Amino acid sequence: MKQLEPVTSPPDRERTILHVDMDAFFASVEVLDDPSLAGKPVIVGGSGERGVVASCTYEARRFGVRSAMPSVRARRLCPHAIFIGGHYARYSEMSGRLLGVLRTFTPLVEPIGLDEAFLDVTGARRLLGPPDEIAAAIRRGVHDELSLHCSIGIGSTKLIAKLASRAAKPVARREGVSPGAGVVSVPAGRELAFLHPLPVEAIWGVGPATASRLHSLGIRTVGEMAALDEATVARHFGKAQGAHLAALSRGIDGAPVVAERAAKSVGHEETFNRDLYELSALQNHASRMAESVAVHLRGAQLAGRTVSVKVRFADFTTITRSHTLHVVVDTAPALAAVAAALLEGLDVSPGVRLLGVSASGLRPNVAVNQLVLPFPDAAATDGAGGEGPEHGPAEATRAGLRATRLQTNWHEVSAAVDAIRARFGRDAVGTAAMVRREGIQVPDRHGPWGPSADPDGTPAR
DNA sequence: TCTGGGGTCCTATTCCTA
DNA sequence: TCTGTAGGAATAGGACCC
Repeated sequence: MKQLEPVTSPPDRERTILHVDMDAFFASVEVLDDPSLAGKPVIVGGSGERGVVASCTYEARRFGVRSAMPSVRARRLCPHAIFIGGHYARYSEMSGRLLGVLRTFTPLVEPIGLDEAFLDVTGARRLLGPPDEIAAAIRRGVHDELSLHCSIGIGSTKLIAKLASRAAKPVARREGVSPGAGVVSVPAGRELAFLHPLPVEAIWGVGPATASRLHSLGIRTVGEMAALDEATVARHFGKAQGAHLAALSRGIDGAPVVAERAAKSVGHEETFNRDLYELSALQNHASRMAESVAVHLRGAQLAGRTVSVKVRFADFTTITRSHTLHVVVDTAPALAAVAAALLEGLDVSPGVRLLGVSASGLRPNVAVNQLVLPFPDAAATDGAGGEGPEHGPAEATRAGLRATRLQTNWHEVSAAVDAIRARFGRDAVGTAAMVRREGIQVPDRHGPWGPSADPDGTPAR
């Protein structure tokens, strides 16, 4: 294990945080499931024109391939790479097993995505020994259970632990892949010596936009950022972000490890293989996405009050439109009605490459079926959603009333569908729109799901 | 180089209400 | 009744993370 020399006056001297990060997680799972891939450049992600790299083996990284890189570019850099679409249910299962291992060390485990987690082992040190021994035991445990490797960072704050785990990772260079340290510990008192030489991009919350602004101020390292006075940082980056950046650059990060985090929104979005220009086609896709969101919501026993649509146009400009209902909803027809009305207020003629539907303002869905009282203007406008030339807020409000009605009508049906799927599988029952996508003839009638699904714009993955 | 999908958080603006 | 103001909620956009 690599260890830096301890010096004095650390922030948060008492805490011991571990950051566990799986090495090339998705790609490693693929290699595990198909050993013939071992030692080869494997890229998990969309292989189409609009796909991106979700994960890749270190053999692919030797050629410059990185996560989030457009697949087109990855293929140019590494033409002999093996592209795999990805098996997310499998990754999720492996992630569950990983968390199982981590929770045998401490209940204070905060998952970040599927492949990494923070652990607060401050209280476990007496029982389990020094942090580096705990880290070594975790690496053994993860390998025994999953046959996969992980890297671990140890520090007194989440940021330090995270950056330390990055320093512990294997390194892929053109000449070859060198194994990482596996565990890197930044002892109390050495935080600033570790942090300050790093580029500003290393700080959590500094992405391309913030980094570019910092560069224009002549700030390139974390140490240079720490030397700025807080007022200057706040002037350029706002009060909240400024204070956050200033604190992190000085090694101050009191963020606790939170084992249970409640979801704030649930959404589904897709990039189409080719741009869509017709409102009806987009509304069909929105219905389908609403179904996915509704299933997710009910699975988590949640319901949402605010429905949003996200539209990315052909030129990549992205807009969102949302509407907040008076009641929470968790059924696809209710979500779809609002989404369809929000879309109706948009000019989609420039072409749409991505559509998303999401629900926020989440609450437990036990209250979903409470008595719904009509709104003052309900009698005049109820059922008017989607009619007439007028769109925008009024349209969304009418759709909200319709959504409320649909929620009431479809709540029990949705519960029955969930029960059937739980017993006979996900494909046991579906909507007419879904059935039509599978090529089965059904009467061409517009139900609460909207017009029939359009064959246009299959998702880009 | 040309940008996925699932999220969170922050900021600015607008609208409504007291 | 009208006007100004302040605060909160809703809305929209942007940046960021994995």
